[in-house]
Amino acid sequence: MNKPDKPSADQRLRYMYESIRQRIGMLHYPPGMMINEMQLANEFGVSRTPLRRVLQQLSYEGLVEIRNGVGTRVTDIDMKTFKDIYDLRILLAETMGSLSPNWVTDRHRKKLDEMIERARDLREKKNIDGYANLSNDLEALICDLIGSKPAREMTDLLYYQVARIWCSFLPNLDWDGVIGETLEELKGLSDALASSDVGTFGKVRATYLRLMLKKVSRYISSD
Amino acid sequence: MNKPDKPSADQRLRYMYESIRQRIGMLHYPPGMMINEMQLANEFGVSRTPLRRVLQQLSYEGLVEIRNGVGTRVTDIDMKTFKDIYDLRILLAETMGSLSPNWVTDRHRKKLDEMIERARDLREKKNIDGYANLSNDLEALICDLIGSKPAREMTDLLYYQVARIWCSFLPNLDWDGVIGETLEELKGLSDALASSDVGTFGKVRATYLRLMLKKVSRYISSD
DNA sequence: GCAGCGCAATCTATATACAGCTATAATGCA
DNA sequence: TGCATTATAGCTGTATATAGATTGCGCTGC
Repeated sequence: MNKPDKPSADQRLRYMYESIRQRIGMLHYPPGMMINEMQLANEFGVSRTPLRRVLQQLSYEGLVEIRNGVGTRVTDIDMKTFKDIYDLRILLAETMGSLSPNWVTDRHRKKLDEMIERARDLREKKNIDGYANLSNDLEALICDLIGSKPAREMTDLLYYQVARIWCSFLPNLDWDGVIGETLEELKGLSDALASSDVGTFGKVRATYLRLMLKKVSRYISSD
Repeated sequence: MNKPDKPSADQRLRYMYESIRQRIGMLHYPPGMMINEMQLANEFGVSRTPLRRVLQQLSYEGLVEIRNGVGTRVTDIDMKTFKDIYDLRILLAETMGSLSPNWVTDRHRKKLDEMIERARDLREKKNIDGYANLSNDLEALICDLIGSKPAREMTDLLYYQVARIWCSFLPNLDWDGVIGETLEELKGLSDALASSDVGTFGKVRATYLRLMLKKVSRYISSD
């Protein structure tokens, strides 16, 4: 039959988790915002119990902070942690080739080519959410090339911890410059995939992670 | 006054978390063992709700697996993941010096010297639990030298994911050889601390992580 | 005016009853 | 006897009421 069954508990939890994580990543829930458990639970049509389970995971991942008697708020990131996370991401990217990489498939290459198209469209028209979505999809592609499960999970975690901070700087940066470099990165990554070279892929990625960190650092050093 | 107040919710959760994690790490809860929520909750004198919160965190960390309608069981680790985790640990150890290290204090040096004494005692008398405790304490010391919060958390996480597997091999390995190499490692680490050189400290650590992986690999390759 | 205390509002933490899922054993039919 | 189906026991998932923590406001007394 395969009728549209009610989703399983795991699926429901996963849906709530990804929804909230995306809202935080896209700054729809900006740092400092208080999250009301009852209200969110009602929105998802569940009780507080499963919603709290999701919030606890997000808390463990550092995206929200739960304080007894006070509330749950979206976290901010201090600049030292921001840089520390970037350093780790760069390290993980540089070693992608040696930490049991996955096989490159045509699906990867096709997805990446689609992203290049999307980046070209973004060059014409500034669109922060569009950039954030592109960024998310690229990260998913990268994780798909990491064969080491712990390295993959770590890479994903670190990305979502800083994605929103990066997004918050985006409006202040030179849009054409950012998109231009993103396009260059995507092309470089595409070339690496063409020769199925995950090692080079990671090194290209690392280069642009450094570049983006440097770009943001200018705005931070004045803190 | 500072009377012995009832511990806070966070403290109670932390206590349960660390208790269970230690039991898993020391193989008192071996891989495959089923954990009964109600029974454990009773043991800690709480209801299922806070206990489940702890189990969910352990599940997120990969130490237990929760399956709806079935139960919660201590996970096992396949050999690929085991090696992947070791590769990451080695990578993190090697870069300890460059990822914002903490300052070395006399407290660190003193603790390490105490560990050398404990290792000497273990050489006389084989004691798996004693070795596991020493190993845990060394890992805590190492984490204390990591200034990068994300790197520290990751290092800790990876350690506890493989500690029990390592412990399960310990009875099959040559005790004198293992203790001898552990002593050498501790002395090497102590020398690095003497000159406050976290970079060398990490490189020594990486060397012995490789050695231990190699030692265990012999038993695994036959799988 | 102000300092300190206490109350109330609001949030998270916990206990508990119940619903839903899964694996297994029992049962009935071919 | 063998297989499919169904009952059932035992587990996790969810809803909800209550307890506990924290903050801020307002009252009171000096």
